[in-house]
Amino acid sequence: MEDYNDKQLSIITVAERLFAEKGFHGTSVRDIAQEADVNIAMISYYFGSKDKLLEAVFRLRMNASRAFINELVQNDTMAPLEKIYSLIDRFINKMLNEQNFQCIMSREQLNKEQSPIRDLIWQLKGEMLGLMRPIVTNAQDAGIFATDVDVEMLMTTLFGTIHQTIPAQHLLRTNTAYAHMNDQEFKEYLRLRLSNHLKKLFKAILTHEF
Amino acid sequence: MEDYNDKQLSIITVAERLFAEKGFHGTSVRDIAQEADVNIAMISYYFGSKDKLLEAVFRLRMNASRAFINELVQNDTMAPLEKIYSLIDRFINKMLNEQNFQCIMSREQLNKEQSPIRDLIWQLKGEMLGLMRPIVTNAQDAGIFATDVDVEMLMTTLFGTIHQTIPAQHLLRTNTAYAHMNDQEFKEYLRLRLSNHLKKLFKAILTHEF
DNA sequence: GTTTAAATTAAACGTTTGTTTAACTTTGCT
DNA sequence: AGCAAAGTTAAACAAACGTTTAATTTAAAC
Repeated sequence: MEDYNDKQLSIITVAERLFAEKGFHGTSVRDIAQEADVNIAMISYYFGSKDKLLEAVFRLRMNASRAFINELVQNDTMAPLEKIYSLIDRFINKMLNEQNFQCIMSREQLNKEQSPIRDLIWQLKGEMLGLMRPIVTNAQDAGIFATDVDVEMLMTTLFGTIHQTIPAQHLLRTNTAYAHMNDQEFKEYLRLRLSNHLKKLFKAILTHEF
Repeated sequence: MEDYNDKQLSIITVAERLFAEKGFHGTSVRDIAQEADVNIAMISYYFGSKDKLLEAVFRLRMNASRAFINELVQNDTMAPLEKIYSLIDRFINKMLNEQNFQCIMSREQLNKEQSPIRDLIWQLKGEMLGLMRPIVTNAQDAGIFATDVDVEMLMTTLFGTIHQTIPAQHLLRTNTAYAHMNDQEFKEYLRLRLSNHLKKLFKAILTHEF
């Protein structure tokens, strides 16, 4: 069901990048076809329509996200705070590794009229919450975490901070002292800074320690 | 320069809402004309083009944001933490009162190719940072705030958490126990919850107290 | 080697897009 | 009242859109 050939994957990858950069309606199938170096008709031939191409992008990345979540369920030996730290780091890595898709999600979740894609996004966030909440509540019951924590809001802060960091990158790269770094260095710098900030934040609010 | 008649304001308001709901490219000038109950040609007549209509929306709200920022500079008698609290509350109120515009900003800041609008957005964020940073550093010098705080990241968390809350509303309203509230009640509930969460977060990270 | 299906193409399809035109109406001023 | 400017309209414009067609090439199976 999810095995695409090279040409199909090329179309999906290019579409993902352009949708992220210019938005779904801001990207034409001709743009995609040209950058992917395929005939326009191939997009309809393989995916049926532009809408279904977006759906294909989502199906591909969503499956990866599902696998990502299921992988996080493990690691029961860790202390609660270590679990949270692990969750933060893995989440940051995931975000930085699929920025284009995260961009599309940021855009699509703003659409007011409900769509299958919008539903999928919030379903995924719900699963992330379902992963984080028991860690927190269990630690609360054990007297390790503070009890006055709004887990949904904490999740919103995690998502929001990371999503907000994505567009901020372009500004940092051009306007500041980080211009001398290459892409890999900058990405690593950003990863570390985000990680430190979020861990500090979560530790403070969850454990009341520093 | 910024005095629009009723019809122009109607067009701007409708355009702002539709751009927020469906995106700039997802909204046609015919949609706008129809919902604003004006002839299509009036949009070009008044604003020149669809692009310049978006610019008009931005100019209008940006000016309000500038005024908002300048207003925040006052209140020098407050304690540092109270200043931060005030900033958080005013910021939340602003966000909730102009959700459509904030939606457009969320979308536009994702566009990779630079534009006058994208520049304006980050300029505005820079001004917000310039407002928050001295409060924090002064309090740090006075020994009131902790010194290991990443102010840019804290700003990102503030923006990100609130921006992330906007799309989350539609989900909450339809899927949860808050369906019985009317719009005003729900808005107030959300305002309070956001406020509590962010104040707790900022107090913990800035003062190491609870 | 022939046959059948899949892949690929250039061209054309009918809409919808943003914008402009030209005619007409209203408004405000002397 | 008469006139000029501003406002308003339906219609038309070319360009771009997503999609389809029909013809051709490539690949696979027998």
